Parts: sequence; C-alpha cells; structure tokens
Amino acid sequence: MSDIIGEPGRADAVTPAEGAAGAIRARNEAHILTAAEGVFAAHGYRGGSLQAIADAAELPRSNLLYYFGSKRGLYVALLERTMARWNALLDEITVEDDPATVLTRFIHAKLALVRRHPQASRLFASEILQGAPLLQAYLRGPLREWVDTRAAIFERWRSEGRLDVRVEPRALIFLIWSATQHYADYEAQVLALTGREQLSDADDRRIADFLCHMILSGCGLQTPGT
Amino acid sequence: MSDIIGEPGRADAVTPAEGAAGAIRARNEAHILTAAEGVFAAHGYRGGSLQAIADAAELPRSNLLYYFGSKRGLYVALLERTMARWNALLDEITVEDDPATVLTRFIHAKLALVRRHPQASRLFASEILQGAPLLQAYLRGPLREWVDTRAAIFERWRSEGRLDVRVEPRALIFLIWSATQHYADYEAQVLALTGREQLSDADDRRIADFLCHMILSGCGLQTPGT
DNA sequence: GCATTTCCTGAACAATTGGTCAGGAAATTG
DNA sequence: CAATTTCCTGACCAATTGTTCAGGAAATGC
Repeated sequence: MSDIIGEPGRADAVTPAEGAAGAIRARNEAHILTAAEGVFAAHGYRGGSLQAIADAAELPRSNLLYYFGSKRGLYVALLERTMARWNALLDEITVEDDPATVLTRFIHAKLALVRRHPQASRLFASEILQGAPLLQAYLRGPLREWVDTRAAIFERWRSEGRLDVRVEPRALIFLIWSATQHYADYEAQVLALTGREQLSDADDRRIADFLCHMILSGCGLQTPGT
Repeated sequence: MSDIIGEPGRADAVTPAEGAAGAIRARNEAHILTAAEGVFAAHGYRGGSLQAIADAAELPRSNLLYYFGSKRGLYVALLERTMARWNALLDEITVEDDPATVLTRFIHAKLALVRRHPQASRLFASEILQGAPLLQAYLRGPLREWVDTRAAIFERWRSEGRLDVRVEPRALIFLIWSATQHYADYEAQVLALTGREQLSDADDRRIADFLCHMILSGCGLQTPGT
C-alpha cells in the first residue's frame, strides 16, 4: 500500500569501500538483488518465492530475510535500485537542441538500456501489469514531471514548425518506450517468431535504424548524418 | 512443459444451446475463466491463486477443480480461449490490397481488440514475460506462419516500390503490436502519466490517428481518405 | 589479546498453497 | 416415475509460503 518508491531523499547507501565495514553487506545485498530481479521479472511479486530467489543466489532463505527484513522489503529495495538506474538515464534536453538528434539519441539510449537490462525492464513491466501498486508515487511524481518537461519541448518544436503537427507529444514518448521495451518484455515472442536463439548486435543495429527511421519520418524529420 | 496450445485440432467445444445438457458447465466455465483472466493477468500464473479466482467467481475452490481438474488445466484452458479469440482477428490480406488501407485497418483492429480486452492482453504479456513456457507451440507454429505470410507480402510491396525500402517487415509488425498493446499492458502507467482516470473514446481516436500517421508516413504512405 | 558489532542459519511457526475424495444434491434422461 | 448422469462441496492432505528467533560464527574495533 505504501507507495514510497521514487519520492525524493531516497538516496541509496553509498557502497562502502572494499574491505571496509559493511562491505559484506553491500556485496551480498547486490548478489541477492540480482537473483531477485530474475525471479520477480519472470513470475511477478506474488509468484516469485523467497526460496526460488535463495536458490538462485545460493544462500539460505533466512539470509535474504536477514538483509531485507521481508519479501516486500526485498521487492521494494529491488524496485528502488531499478528506478535509480533508470533515472540516471533521463538526460536533459532543451528547446534549442535539434529534434532529429534528440530523438535519435533518445531511441538509441532507451534501446541500449533495455537490451542491456532486460530483466529490469521485465520487472518494471510486471509491476505495471499489477496496476503499479508500489510505483504510483514514482509514476505520478518524478516520472510524470520528466514526461511533462519533454512534452512541453515537443510542443514548442511543433508550434515552431520543427515537428509535424500531427505528433502528439505524450503519445510519441509512449511509442518510443513501447517499441523499444518490446524487445525486452516480449523477447520470447520475438525470438520464437524470428527463429533466432538470441538477438545479435547486427539485429540490434537494424532494429535501432528501423525505429529511428519510422519515428523521425513520422515527425517529419530527416535522419541526421552520423 | 507440454506446450500444446495453438496446435491444430484444438477446436473448443461448441457452446451447447440454452437449456441443453452441459449448459450449466458452459456457463460456469465461462464465468470461472473470466475470473481467472483477471487474476492471472495481474499476478501471473504462479502468483494467481485458485482461492483468489474462486473469490472473484463467488464459487468454492473445489468447484474450479471440478471443472478444470487442476490449476494448470484452468490456465491452459484460459490461454486457449484467449488465443482462439486472437486468431479470429488475424484477417487475410493479399498483395493486390492497398498497403495504406491494410495498415490502417490493421492498426485500428488491433487497438480496438486490445482496448476491448485489456485483461487478455495482459494475460498474454505475463505468459511471455515468463518465457512463454506454454505458448512456444503457438508462437513457433500458427503465429509464426501468420507473421511470415504478412512479412512476405510487405516484402513484395517493398520490392514494387509501394513501401519504403527502409521498412523491415517483421519489425513493422512488432512495432504495431507493441505500440497498440502498450495501451493495455501499461495502462496503469499511461493513466498515471496523463493524469486520467481512464481513457475516453476521444483519447482512443487520437491515439489511433497518431499511430496511423506515424506508421504510414514511416512506410512512405499517405493516410487514405475515410 | 578482548569486546562488540555484524553476520549467519537451522529449526520451528501459522497460514496458505494446489489437490483428493467421499458423499450427496440437482438435473437430465428414459 | 426411477435411473443415470452431471453437478457440487466440505473436510482433509502434504507441501510450500513468509516470518520469527535463539544461538553461535565471523569480522571488526580497540
């Protein structure tokens, strides 16, 4: 019920230096979080059991409780870590920037992030599927603010004729998100339908180029020279 | 493990006429499946409990077992019903058709489907998030065939200059799927970010228009007159 | 070295899980 | 009507769930 995640002042404890006090804690917590990420991403919060996470982390179940207090505590810590990483990538743009360049960079960054941390993307997806009980504050707070800022800039660009009038700023952001996250969340489907074992770097590049082309031309923009 | 779903010959029992033998079964099964859809969509297969479904259906837990034998049996039946409905919408197209019209219709149909059955879309998403253990046969069989057919047609269009050369047929299909399903799977996020309680018909129309514009212009096509 | 904090875990906890089954009610059939 | 099939469920089962806790090992501080 307490949707605390994403509110300000939640700075993660600074990772203690190697050998210093609390170093063991930092190492083990990270280890457990990684295991939890895989389990919760695949089976959701309710479906993921502490035992399964403990097995993946090769630790006794009680050890997870020792560090995180409860299942919910572990899940919250995991979401916080994920959103913190996410936020680190929400780069700044201004009205002065070139729309085509901004969008291209945005798509590439998001695609790279999602392809590098597919588990994190799936975890996020499963939380949203539940109705985002713990992420309401994050969605309605910092993330919404971020979206509003970008949307305002897109709006400006549009009124200045630098973006096609038919572009809905927020819908554009959703489109980029959905198109990129699809390759993490629906990876199993993509692989099954393309007959691949996994996506190659070449695949990643073709996907990125295709998405950039589609989005840019929908915005009435030319692909900027590399 | 047995990924049977989606293979041919799985015709659902024809719903018996009102009052005929098995009518009770048909009615109750449908009732239970609807309840199960909501629970599994939100919490996944492992996370969804028979008790929760029973509560939603206002039936004793044993009754679900009576009709479906096991939790897995219920889940499989639910996935089968979902995929059957899905398949009913995979309409036919030919090379002779007009690309712009086909794509427009495709987007509208998919968006309407997904907005009308958001639970089904989320159920599907959660199954894929797990790695699609039960849908492998469906994905690699009938769905892949469907995708290959469309992709071949897009390819033809492209070689005839009726589609931009930069369009990757399969990636185009994925783009349409992801962009539309986003409004079901990530509904909680969309609502939180737009500050809405729910999406209106007007929202639906604006979304559809925007997506059609983006996709069509990325394909080098004009929006067809209505 | 000793004292203190941190780390760790096996055993036990009540609650919930999916599943079985006997026994009976309700409906359909002849 | 009686016979038969379908429908239904409460009680019980073993297994698993998240959590508590006592007691001790390991690391750290001095």
